[in-house]
Amino acid sequence: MATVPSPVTSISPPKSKFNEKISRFETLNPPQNPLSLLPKCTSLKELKQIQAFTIKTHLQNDLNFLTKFINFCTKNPTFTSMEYAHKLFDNISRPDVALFNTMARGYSRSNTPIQAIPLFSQLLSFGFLPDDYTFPSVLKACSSAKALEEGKQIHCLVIKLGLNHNIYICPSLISMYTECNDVDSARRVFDKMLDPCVISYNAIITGYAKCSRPNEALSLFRELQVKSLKPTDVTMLSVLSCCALLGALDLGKWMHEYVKKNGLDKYIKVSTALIDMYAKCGSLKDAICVFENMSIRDTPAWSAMIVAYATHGKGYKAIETFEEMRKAGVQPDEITFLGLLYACSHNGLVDEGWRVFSSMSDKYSIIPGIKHYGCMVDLLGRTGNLDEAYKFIDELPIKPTPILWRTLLAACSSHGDVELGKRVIERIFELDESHGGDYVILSNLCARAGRWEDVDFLRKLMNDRGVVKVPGCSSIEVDNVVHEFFSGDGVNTVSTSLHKALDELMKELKMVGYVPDTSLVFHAEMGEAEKEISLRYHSEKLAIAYGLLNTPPGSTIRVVKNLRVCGDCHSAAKHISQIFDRQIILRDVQRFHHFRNGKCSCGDFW
DNA sequence: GTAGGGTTAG
Repeated sequence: MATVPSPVTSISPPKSKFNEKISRFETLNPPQNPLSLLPKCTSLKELKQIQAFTIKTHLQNDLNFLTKFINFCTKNPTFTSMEYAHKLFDNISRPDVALFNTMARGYSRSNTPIQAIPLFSQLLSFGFLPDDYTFPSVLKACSSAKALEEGKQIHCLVIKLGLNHNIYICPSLISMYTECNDVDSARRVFDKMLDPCVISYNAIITGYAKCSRPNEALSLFRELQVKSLKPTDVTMLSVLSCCALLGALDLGKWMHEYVKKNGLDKYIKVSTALIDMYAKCGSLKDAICVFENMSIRDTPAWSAMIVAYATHGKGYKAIETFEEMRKAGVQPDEITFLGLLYACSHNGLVDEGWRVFSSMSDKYSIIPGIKHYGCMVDLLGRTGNLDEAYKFIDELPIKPTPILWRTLLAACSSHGDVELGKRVIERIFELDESHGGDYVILSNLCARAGRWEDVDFLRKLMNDRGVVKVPGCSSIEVDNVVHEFFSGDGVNTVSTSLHKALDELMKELKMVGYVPDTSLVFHAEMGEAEKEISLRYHSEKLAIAYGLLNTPPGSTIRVVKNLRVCGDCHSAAKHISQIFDRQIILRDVQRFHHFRNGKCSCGDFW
């Protein structure tokens, strides 16, 4: 005999747990606020159920409720969207400023920040006055969208409304200008502040750090301390990145002590910035020490360590660290893979590089970006697979940047392939003719091959097109002061004691077998002596000589250069490390060279 | 219900 199903199971449709929660809520607390359900909500379906429920509670026209509801939507991009929030917003007949502010903040944090601008216009057209909640959001939106013009107009309105001293709006203004690459306007806003708080200091210091003006950032950091304002974790992130930019290890160590003393090392980001600082200042040992002392390591922390190993030429350690990261259950991201590919390219690990490259999309669902392609080009180029690299760029699924071709051009130069170099520079010129370095690299390549007619042609082309070379600049930190030297300083001017010392130094180097590589000098018509002088006052040599003269015997000389190290300076540095028994650590724009006992860690492969 | 944010090819 068939059993009769119980009425409960046969009549009610199957209910999800969430549905049950709502029903229970409904029966127990009929007229109460459904907002308390929001924290438990984890899908769009559930969100819609709560929305339906609001109608029963007669909250559908309650602005306060709707604002909180929309705010929740804008904060949970995993299962809801700004589009959804905007639909809800459009159905509200009489919004108020707070609701507009909530929408603007949502957009400013979304991947379509520019949408905050029409919303802002709408707010004005409704006759509302924006307040100190509105401006930070719309300014943040301008920052993310790099919308300088809109940002300036908003700044005007801030002034008109007399809000230009507001403590919430000022940092946003500063940050808007710096994010739009106008740090000088940001500084003007900062200077007009009557009593800038630490957040405003952070905004301007970060701005200077981002546009590579570390000295200005550091001098503001000192000012902040003089005023007895307390630096925060964010302050330290920026000043540590300034130490990294300058390669100023002693200053960086001081900052590390400061961080520890003020308990700021509890922030993972600060520790990650310390790893990066130590690595970029040439002390891999200290970077490892910070990493090993971290109790929690997130993806950026692991990535920073992998990048640190990679830039110091420890490719296998970088790969090993990645394995450890996987074992620790931390997910890699696109930066982790950049570090790994960088490690492979700088160690000539072609097979491993391809393996890493395919695994990123196959195993980890990370789509390679232009920088990953760049690493692959570098890997193929460095290892002499020049034609394969050319084909690789030509067949990319995305439009190559001039930088990609430039990478290959550098490889053509180190492998002495003039013909391919010429084809590559044509591809660069299709995209960009203004980059002085391209002319210089090809010209040097031609000069080494004795192709003087090509050298002349390139120089004329540069002149005709008004292209200028970026001057080489090297710096060295002595007693907490960073000294900068430019290539050619002293060639035509009155020479200083430093230049005289350098003249003597070169004589000594020649005695132990150093031969100036005058084939690297650009101008065919120069005499040998002239070429030698032009080489002698390269910025690297000036900085190293300064270090020799002004630091204790036996101590390490650390120099930072803005371009790639020149071949002649590389050779001179090897000899200097031997004669004077000094370790020289030279950071160029790409990597570290550790010179010791007449040898370099890069194995002359860079 | 407010602002500032580290790691990224060449």
